[in-house]
This record gives sequence, C-alpha cells and structure tokens, in this order.
Amino acid sequence: MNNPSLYKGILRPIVIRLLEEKKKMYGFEITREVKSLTAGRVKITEGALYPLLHSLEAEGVLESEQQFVDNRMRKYYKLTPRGKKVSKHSFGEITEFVTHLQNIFNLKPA
Amino acid sequence: MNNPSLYKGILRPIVIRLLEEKKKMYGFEITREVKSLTAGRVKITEGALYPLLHSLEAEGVLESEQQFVDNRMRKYYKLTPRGKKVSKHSFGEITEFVTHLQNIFNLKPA
DNA sequence: AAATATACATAAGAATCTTAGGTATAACAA
DNA sequence: TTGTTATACCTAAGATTCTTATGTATATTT
Repeated sequence: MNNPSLYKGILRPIVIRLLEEKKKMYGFEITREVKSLTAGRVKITEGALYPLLHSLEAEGVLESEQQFVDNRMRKYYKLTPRGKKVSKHSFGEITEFVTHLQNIFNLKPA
Repeated sequence: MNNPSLYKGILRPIVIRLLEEKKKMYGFEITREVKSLTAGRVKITEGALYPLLHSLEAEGVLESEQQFVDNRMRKYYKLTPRGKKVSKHSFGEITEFVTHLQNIFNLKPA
C-alpha cells in the first residue's frame, strides 16, 4: 500500500468488520477481499494477518474450523457471540475515528 | 482517546496538516488544537509529539523558531518549502485512506 | 520443469506509539 | 505560603503493531 504506517492499528477492526459482513472467511480470502475493496491499494501482509487471527481467537473474539478444499487446508474464521459485541463496539470506534479525520483534515463532504 | 492504536501512524500527517492550515504553531498548541477539533476525544501525548517534531525538523519538513512569552519558552514550527510539497502528498494519502475506510466499513454517506 | 497462485505459519526487526519521568514558570486556591 | 493546576519544553523504557524474510505444501499454468 501507499503508506503502510497509516494502516497501523486498523487491521484488527478491518478483520472483525469483514467477518461481521461475510459471516465466515479464511485468511487468504481476507487479504483478497481487502485488496478488492481498495482497488488493489491496501495489501494486508500474511505476517500481520495470521498472528492477528490467532490472537483474536485466543481472546475469544473468533472461532475457527478447518476444511480441505482441493487437497489444500483452509481455516475458516467466524465471530463468536462475544465477537459480535466486540464488532459493534469496534464499528462505533471506527465511525468516530473517520469523523475525527474528516474534522482534522477538513474532509467533510459538502 | 478511545482506542489509541487506531491513531498509530496518523500523528505525522495530522501535525503536517495543522501546520499547513495555521502556518505557525508550537507543540503545546498542537495538542490543544487536536483536542478541540475532536471534542476532547483525541489527546496527543507529549511523548509522541515532541520526538516527532524533532524528526520532522531533522528531515527538513519543518523549521523552528523560539520565542519567549510571559517568561515561558515557545518553539514555533512551520512547514519548509519542502514541507509544503510533503504536505500535499500526505493530504492525498489521507484522502485515499479515508476513502478506503469508507469502502471497507461501508461508511459511504448516502 | 519452472513459475505463479493458493494457503497456512513463524521469527527478527522496524516503526510508532504510551507511560513515566524530568525541568521550569505563572496563576489561582486553601 | 503552600499546594494545585495550567503552560511549555524534553527524554527514555517498554508495549503494540506492523514489515520483511523465511518456511512448508499443493495445484495450476507456462
């Protein structure tokens, strides 16, 4: 991506949001989805994503289930009930965050 | 602030943007301005701000000038000519960043 | 046969912040 | 006058979150 450091701290809410919308995704799919939603500009690295997924699972926000497709392993993740609460909260924070950016940078749509 | 890690990576563009708009500011003033622009929600810590100002100056993005007001030192910063170019670029990145957030989080205004 | 894509994973190090401390002056309250 | 709050600068240690580099393995395309 253009300036990776902008996205520092935002990966976690992104993953949670995508799982809220898609119900069930595997890691590689998440990287593709973010690329697609941002016209190829935002590339989540695997070195960031997989450890994050593991810690979200350890926190009880996500739960996983393995499947084999074409002899290749996929690890599907979805929100737990607790994850759904976290998701609502996280979404509120992001909404506020974007509002703040619009105020600070004078980006408010006319 | 609510979730400090969201703002990780965004402090630098914020400082540059404020100096683009206000022409000349000192550190303490920047923390107050950000608080005011975000209804008290975003608090820039001095431990983050001052080292950042120093490194922006070392990079040639900012230049400083000391003044004494009421026996207290103030260090005013402003953008250098090079800083103004950096500012334009940085602003473009932020605009794109916010657009991406709106796409990922489905925040596009109706 | 080699390269690319899919799909997972970890570890070292970089970047960016928080927390905690320090110095000093001015204004206000107890 | 003594303590507290506000102003105004600063640094260092540590936490968090990422990038970069590397590894394993299978499937598909060139």
